[in-house]
Amino acid sequence: MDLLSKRFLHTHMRFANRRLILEKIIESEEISRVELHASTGLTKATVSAIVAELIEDKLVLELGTGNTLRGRKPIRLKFAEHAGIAAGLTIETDEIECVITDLYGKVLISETVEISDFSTKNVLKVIRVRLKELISQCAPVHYSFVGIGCAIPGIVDNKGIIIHAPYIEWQKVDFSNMLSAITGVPVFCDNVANMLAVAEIMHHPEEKAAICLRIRSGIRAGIIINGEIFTGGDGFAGEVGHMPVEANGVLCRCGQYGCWETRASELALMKTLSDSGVTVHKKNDPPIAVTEPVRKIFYDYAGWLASGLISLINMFNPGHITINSPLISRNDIIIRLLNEELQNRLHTQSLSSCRLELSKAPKNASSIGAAIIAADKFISRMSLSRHNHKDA
Amino acid sequence: MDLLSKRFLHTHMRFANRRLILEKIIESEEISRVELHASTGLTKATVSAIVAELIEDKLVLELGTGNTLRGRKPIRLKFAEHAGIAAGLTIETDEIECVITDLYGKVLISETVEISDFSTKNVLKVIRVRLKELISQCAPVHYSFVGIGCAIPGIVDNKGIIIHAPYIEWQKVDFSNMLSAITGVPVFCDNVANMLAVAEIMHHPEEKAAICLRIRSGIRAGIIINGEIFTGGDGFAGEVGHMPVEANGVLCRCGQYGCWETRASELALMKTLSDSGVTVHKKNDPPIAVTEPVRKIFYDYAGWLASGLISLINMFNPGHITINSPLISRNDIIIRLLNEELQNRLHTQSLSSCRLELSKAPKNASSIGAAIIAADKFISRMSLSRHNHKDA
DNA sequence: GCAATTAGTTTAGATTGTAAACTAATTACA
DNA sequence: TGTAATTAGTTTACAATCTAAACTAATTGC
Repeated sequence: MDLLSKRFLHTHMRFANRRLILEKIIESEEISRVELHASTGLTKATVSAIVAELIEDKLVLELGTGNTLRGRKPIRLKFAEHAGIAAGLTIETDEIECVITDLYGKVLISETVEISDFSTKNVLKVIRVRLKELISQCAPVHYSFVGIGCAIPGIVDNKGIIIHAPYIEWQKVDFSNMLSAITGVPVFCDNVANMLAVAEIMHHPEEKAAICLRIRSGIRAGIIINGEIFTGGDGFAGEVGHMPVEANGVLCRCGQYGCWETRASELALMKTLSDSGVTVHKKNDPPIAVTEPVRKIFYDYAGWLASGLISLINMFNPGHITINSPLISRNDIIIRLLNEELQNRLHTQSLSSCRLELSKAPKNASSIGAAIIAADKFISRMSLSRHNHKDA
Repeated sequence: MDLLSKRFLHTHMRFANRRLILEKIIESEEISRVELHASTGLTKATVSAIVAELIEDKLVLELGTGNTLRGRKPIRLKFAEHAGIAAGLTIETDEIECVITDLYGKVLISETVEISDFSTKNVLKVIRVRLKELISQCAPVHYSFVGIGCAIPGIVDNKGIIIHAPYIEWQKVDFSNMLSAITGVPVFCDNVANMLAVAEIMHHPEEKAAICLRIRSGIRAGIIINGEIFTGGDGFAGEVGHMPVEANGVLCRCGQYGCWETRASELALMKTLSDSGVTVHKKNDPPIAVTEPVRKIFYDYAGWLASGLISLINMFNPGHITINSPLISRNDIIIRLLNEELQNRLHTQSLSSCRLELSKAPKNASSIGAAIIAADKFISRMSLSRHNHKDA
């Protein structure tokens, strides 16, 4: 919401109204100038002037006329989502996922590259080469390549510096600037859970508080407050896996005892299952057959899941919580048990106003979220200053 | 940050710059027009014009000249904190605390009224009569009485409606509008912990995330994000007392087992102490003599306190946590044990960047916070539209 | 008492928004 | 077929607010 500086000048007024109109156009499939006039409160004259700028800047297209019962037909306007392409990356423990999207975050091409050498030098090289190749396969567009978003399996601070990514053994790496230097486009790094949250939040953008829980071998939350990723003072917010939920509990890899993720992570569930002789493969398993002992394990697991969720609900009073966990999604009895457990234990308004859902996001959602961040930053830049309008 | 509507007009531009200059004047003891010009980036002409408006509106005073080595002396400007008075109330279980403050939140008069009949009718009557009396004792000021803030011992929703205040047995009471109707001034109700947080946050206003923990018979958190109270989707955020920290724990009044406040509230500590034969009176006790058994009790208590704090730190990555608990403040060994415990258990950057402090707030801090809210809303109104400038 | 310096005001001009009048395009119907 | 009614979008005259630069005001040093 706050613009370049705190003070307001004419230019800021224009930028704010440009941004307002562009956002309206983006969030509605098609819209006419009169509708923009009605929904923004700006006069028809101002709307016409700003739309003319946006069309000149190739950010908006005229589609031809729409329908009314009587009178002159409106000209349908739409966002020129093909005016640029963005890249989204997810760095995993054994591979790098790349997607190229349009400015709406729609995937144009994707590719997953397996790598084993996670030195920054090699990662940078692989990304540069792969992106160049992928982009060359896309049709040329007016603004070409507008930026890269990068989902990192670790802790990223508010300046985009990767503080600690244990699996790939990075410490205090200013990856954003490195990658930006060799690609020539802006790069935005953030934690995987935060990028996932961005992709999820597209489904409920109006929420004051929404949480996306990413459950794998650990648990992390992407927290969205007033439509923006909440990162805390330094960028380390959302480390919910290490909430203590059990006194004298199991030793966690973080050194504490009784962390939530020692009980509620996929790793924890898989260990409990395999300890009781149920075999679970990591990926692409069918749902686990619900025998009585398995049901008991799921029931206990749902209880632990509930404990952390109750903390989250009490603390944030979120309108939505999305759970992103392939294992839970595959065994949907867990979410039913979880809902029962929450209903039994939590008797507050906060629970009734919180919709708990399994993620509907596609496989490469974190990369899509990353690309959306890159596209959004581009759109902000375009709103805040005009590109190259040679004439006039 | 966002003003009346989303679109920007000339008036909005003016209001934004008015507000900017007024805030600068408020946060600096004294400031001249040139200094405002330098710190806001607005031209001297604009600063002069806006300052002239503010002076005409009695919100700013000229104090006479300041010092420079050479040249014309600047005219010192200051916020006219005496231009209006605000009231802050805290409704307790057996009394109502009233303070009257200037627009800086400085207490002019305060009074505590004991009452037993907590019917809304009686409470409204008592408040009306007492405020009238207190205000009559203050010198008349230009804007006279600008508003009331009200700290409530219970859950208040985002619209200011008191959903549930168990001690005084209120349910879904639109107290703000009722009190506003009989006093003729705007009323803002919020939870006690949130009002406390406002009073505390004055000490660190630049923090992206700060938490004020109010520990009494229960535990609640006032959460400040980007300088504003964070209330969640409906207004119920901050119910940290009911985070589960113990599996199969003690039954809580909320119906759950193992809530944080069953272990870390003052009530819990006092019960443990009295169960071991240590007598503790509720108020104005001297520090408890630290015998070996007492030390053990404090140590265990600090451990439980730490469990919830670790959740808060992991989740919010706050720059500050303030603990407001008379019992802990009186027995400062607890905070030392707590710090040790946190150092031993939590090995993250989030801990090192979080300053944990005991509240330094005065006894009636929640009422002061409430009055600050009322004064702040008045200042916003004054920034956003000009009062009665008959001439011109 | 005059040059140098700093504070604050005045004035002319630019940008952007508004309101209201205008043009453009289309349907209904005589 | 042509004209009134209707709706979409543009043009024009004007107002608000900011800026830059010239100006006035007040003070110190010599």
